[in-house]
Amino acid sequence: MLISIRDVAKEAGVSVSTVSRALNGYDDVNEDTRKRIMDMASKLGYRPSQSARNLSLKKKENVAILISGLGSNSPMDEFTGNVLKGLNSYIQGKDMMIAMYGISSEIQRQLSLKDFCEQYSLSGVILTGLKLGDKYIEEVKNNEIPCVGIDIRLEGNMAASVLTDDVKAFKEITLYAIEKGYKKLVLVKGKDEAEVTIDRYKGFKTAVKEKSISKDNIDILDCKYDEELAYTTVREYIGKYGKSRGRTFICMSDLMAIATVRCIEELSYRVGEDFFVTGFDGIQLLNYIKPKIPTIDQNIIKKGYEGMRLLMDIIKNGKNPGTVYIEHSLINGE
Amino acid sequence: MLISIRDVAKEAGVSVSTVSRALNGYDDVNEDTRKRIMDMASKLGYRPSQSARNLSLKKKENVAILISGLGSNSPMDEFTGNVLKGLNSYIQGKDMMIAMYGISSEIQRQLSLKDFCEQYSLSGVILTGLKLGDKYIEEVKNNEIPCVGIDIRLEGNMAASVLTDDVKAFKEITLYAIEKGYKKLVLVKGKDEAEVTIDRYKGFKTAVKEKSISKDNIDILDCKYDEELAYTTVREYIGKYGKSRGRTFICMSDLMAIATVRCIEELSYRVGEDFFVTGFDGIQLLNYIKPKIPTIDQNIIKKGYEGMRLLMDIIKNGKNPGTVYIEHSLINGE
DNA sequence: CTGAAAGCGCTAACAC
DNA sequence: GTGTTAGCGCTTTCAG
Repeated sequence: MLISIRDVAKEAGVSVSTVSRALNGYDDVNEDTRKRIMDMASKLGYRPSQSARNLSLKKKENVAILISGLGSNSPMDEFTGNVLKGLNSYIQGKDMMIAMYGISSEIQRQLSLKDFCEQYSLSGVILTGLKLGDKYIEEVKNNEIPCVGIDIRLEGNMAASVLTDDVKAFKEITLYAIEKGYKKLVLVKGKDEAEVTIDRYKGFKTAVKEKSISKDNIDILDCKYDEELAYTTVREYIGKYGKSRGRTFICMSDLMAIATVRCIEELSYRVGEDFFVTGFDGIQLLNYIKPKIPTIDQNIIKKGYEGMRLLMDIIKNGKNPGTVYIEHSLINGE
Repeated sequence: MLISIRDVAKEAGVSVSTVSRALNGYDDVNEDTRKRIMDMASKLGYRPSQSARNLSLKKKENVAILISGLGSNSPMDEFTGNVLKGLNSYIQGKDMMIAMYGISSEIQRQLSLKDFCEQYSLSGVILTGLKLGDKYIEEVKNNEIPCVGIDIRLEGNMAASVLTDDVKAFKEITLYAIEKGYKKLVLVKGKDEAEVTIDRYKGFKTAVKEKSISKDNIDILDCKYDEELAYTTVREYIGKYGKSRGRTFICMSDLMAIATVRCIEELSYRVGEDFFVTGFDGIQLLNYIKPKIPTIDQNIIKKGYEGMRLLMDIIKNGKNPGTVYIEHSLINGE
């Protein structure tokens, strides 16, 4: 049988409200009484009912991560997995729970973010995997629901964002590529619908400007973060120009970089000698690719951790930290 | 403002209890009345409060996945990520939530599984990442909490398991290796504490027996599923014997297989010519390793999906399917 | 077929 | 400091 607050009250010889106050750390409770209640509670193995608590408070301390793009049958990407890990490392030992929901664009249309939170008794959410144009991004602006976007910029009174400073990071890797690689560059670009693409492109432009690389020495291949597309596009490019044009491939994602490496090798060139390749993200897979190519590690677990921290900050203290950048790091190649 | 059942009742001109019955699909409600209520509910955008529902029912339909081994700071493994995906694909559009908790061995000692479920209002859990000897495995036996273990065999009235038939699968890959590879075998083994190891070893033995491979033609390297250990061990082995002994490496995990491939190449031998290597798991990474080595795909997303389905079956219908094997598939190499 | 009313476990006024 | 009491939104007897 479930031990209720009433049982504790009876056994401790006090009223339910006293128990409630004692257990919730109010200071208008006699210390002896509190101790007696605490002891009795743990002796009886009392566990407060979250449901009753939520119902009574109407303010729920449950938080959730809403993940967009989980629907497909493809394996879970490392990014989401690591965000989850990060969230989890925050709540570790904190007597909190974190729920997980997949939100398709479909769901976003059917159920407003506010309704979603009400329905599931959520006091705040972490949003990830959202794409520019997704409905919830707009809704966040006018809602008073504590939200934290991971890798997506959110606006609103109660909305914060955890991002990589993509402009800075991409500038860094671009500079690195220019220094270590060849002067004729190829930017292997992601799709413009993604917010990060815009920033990474900005970083790229700043770097080439700083290094005075002229437009003639830059080719841009739009590969939309699609590995296969990157493969075919780069293959065609190298097939056409060989080493006569761009020889430094600066890729907006590690996966596209890996595809690029594959092309190079299949065409019997050598990475590091004939061509230079950089990635971006810092995925695990890169450790298994030879040669090791330079990349930017986004520190995703940290992103998850910080996201959770910010969210709790907003929920509890009502303060909104706005945008927080998580430090990235440049991983050297060989 | 939150729309409650009371609002719907008032607007529809009926009582709360009628609304409740109508919405919950009881058949003692006049069809016209039901329709009116349904319409009004959706017009008002009524969303039942889970908390109130749980409180009233005392039976909570919340389920959670309890993940062991999430604590470390290492990136989330593909396995867990894909299980999550599978779970999610089941609840997609089903108006359910799934909570996620990390459970260290520490937590398992402090808080019994039963208390855990009560505390978080869980009516059932998916358990994954557990190791032989973990406390919750024992507890499941004597509890009446609906549980489903993914890749861990659970016993108990309300406990089911979703597994790969490791005996069969490992027999399959072993036979394949014997046929395509060389007759002298090396088993790159995982740690015995893992349940799967025992089964995989059984499968191995059945296969070698069937093919009448004698003990002298088999070497066993205990590498505990540790990639580094596999690397050093195999390297030493090949360094010592070259091609004079085992030339077919049958690995209990893809990661160990990849380490093996690395050794072979670094010692200037060729996989597929000098040595033959097989893996087990079907991880993504394998797609990026050349040459493509044969492996067993465990279909982890399906495992997650089925796990969730079983759990709901146990919770709702009280029937326990026991152990369910998810079909695996042999992935050919090149 | 429908409504009234009790109660799930908890919190928060408001008394004392 | 502590107790009394009125809900939170919902389900479920029990009457009618």
